Amino acid sequence: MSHILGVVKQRVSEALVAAFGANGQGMDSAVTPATDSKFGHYQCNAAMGLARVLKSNPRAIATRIVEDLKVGDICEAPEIAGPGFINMTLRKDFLTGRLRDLLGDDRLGVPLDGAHGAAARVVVDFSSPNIAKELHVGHLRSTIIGDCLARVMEFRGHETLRRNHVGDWGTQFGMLIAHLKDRCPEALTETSEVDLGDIVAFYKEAKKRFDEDESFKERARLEVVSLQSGETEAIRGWQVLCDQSRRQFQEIYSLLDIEIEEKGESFYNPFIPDTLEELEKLGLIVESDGALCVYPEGFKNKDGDPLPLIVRKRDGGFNYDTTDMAAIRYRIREEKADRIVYVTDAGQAQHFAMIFSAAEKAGWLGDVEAVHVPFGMVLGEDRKKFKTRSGETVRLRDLLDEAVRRSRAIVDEKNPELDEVTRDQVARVVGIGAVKYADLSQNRISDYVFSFDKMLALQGNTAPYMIYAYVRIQSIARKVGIDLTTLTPDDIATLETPEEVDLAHGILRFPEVIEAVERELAPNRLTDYLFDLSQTFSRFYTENRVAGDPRETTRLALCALTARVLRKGLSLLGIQVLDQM
RNA sequence: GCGCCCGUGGCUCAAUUGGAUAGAGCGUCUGGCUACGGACCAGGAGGUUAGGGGUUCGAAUCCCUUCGGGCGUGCCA
Repeated sequence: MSHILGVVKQRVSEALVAAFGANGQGMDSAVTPATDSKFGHYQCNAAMGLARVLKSNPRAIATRIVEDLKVGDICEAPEIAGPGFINMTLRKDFLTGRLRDLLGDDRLGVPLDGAHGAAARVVVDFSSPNIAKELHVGHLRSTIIGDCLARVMEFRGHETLRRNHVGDWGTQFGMLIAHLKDRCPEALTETSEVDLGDIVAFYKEAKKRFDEDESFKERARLEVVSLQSGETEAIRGWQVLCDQSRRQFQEIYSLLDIEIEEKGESFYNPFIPDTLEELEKLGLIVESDGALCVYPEGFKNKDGDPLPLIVRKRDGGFNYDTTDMAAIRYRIREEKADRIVYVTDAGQAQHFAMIFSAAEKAGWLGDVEAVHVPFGMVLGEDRKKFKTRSGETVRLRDLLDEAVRRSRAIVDEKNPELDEVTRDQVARVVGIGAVKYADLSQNRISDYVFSFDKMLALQGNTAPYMIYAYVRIQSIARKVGIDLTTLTPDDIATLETPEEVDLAHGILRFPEVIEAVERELAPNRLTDYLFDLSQTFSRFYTENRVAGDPRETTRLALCALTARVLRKGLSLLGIQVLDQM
């Protein structure tokens, strides 16, 4: 069953054909949610656009559309307003019927997607930290946004490949392996696991020696050669370093409740020769200053000359242009992706535009949709790149711990009667949820100013506000002594109060919002909706007594559905809910 | 220099992609507790959407231009 917006659009489209024949065929129905609730629930803006084409008066056209508009079963009589807006208000009995359907629908009205075919396969490339370094604030947005988009895709029924394109290959491994051989030679023997401790400190030690000691530098260079030629000891050292890093990454991903599968840069190494050979055969490779280049059209460097993707460096080595070309080819050819989504910072927009253009030129892309999902930087409150007071990059671990610590302090103050274990649980869910929500609720593309105080604020458009709405619903259920999951369609009688009607429509908008999030790859569409729904619920809660009221059962059903939408919506953001806080 | 992105109340942000009188939150001011959890609700004040020009029934949104900021601009990712 399609969502309400879809039904209204369909009806308007039919009316356009009925009113204007062939002229109305394929015309945009121009139906949107009402810009203001005083205009009803949905509005059609088609008449104004048509007026130009048909050289007629927009209000007259609106009248003709309304004459052919068959919506009596879902709306009150449409009204024409202003220059030619057609406003529609949903009937209460229609809303009631839809709510009854939802009570028996565990997908809350959200259909499995048919747009990309029954079983579309989507690659979501996100997070992507570097081995032997650390997840820091620069990885926050990619990780959180990528996870959210992946969750939405999964919910819509796509087979989703969550890919961590970690930086696990490159010249920096020379110095790391050389340092490993000195500091921890036992790591290179086949036996037990070793613990290098803080891998980042290890990296810094190696870097220091590399910068200060010429002979070490030379050894590092030789280790790179060994590694690339597959020499056993070097490979072993590399694996040890990767394992250590992986373990530290996993701690953060667990804390964030994020699943992701690592397929790092090294994974694509075996596919590089074929990739280059194919590009060569296609005549796309040009040698320049000893490097092998592909020149997609339309990109210029600062001298106005064509800008290349360098797929093999002068020294024979490979870089991220190479890997990304091999990776996109692999994802299309081997993994049969229908859609590939790259969640990286906006600064890489040109790079991906070039990769996509080159892949198109090579004939790899075909019907596959490759899309870069850019996002802005995380800024400090001084509007400069977010750093610690001492100028260091902020570690994700520290940031998350701080969020949990602060929310713990708030729980201790607000709800000291909760036991220790519960308060820890609340602190974790609210703290992590607040960090995620603050990020996802921003328009992706703009830079965003990081502030603990604002994200953990207990009011406003924040995670705690929504979780609180959910908690209050659970509290009502406890008060009444009912399991909200046991309500059935028969438990909804009629909708009476304005707050009930608003809440009903809010609940029923969920599917159209999910569709928009998926289409626009814009998580903030979902956060805006959930905030709106929470506010609508709070108004309902204030004005409409549930427990003990004659309308208790219907209202409980509204509460149950609100809770389910909140829980599902928040879970798509990667945020958990609580029964008490 | 060139390319891309951005500029919206004091602050942080929306605006369903060209729709109606530009909406929220924070802060501020006023009101509401016989509490289904006040981490709440109702209301007020606060805007020339950086400036200017254009396109059209209609522009924060599209085009041109000026100013301001960020990022990118061949062997880092």
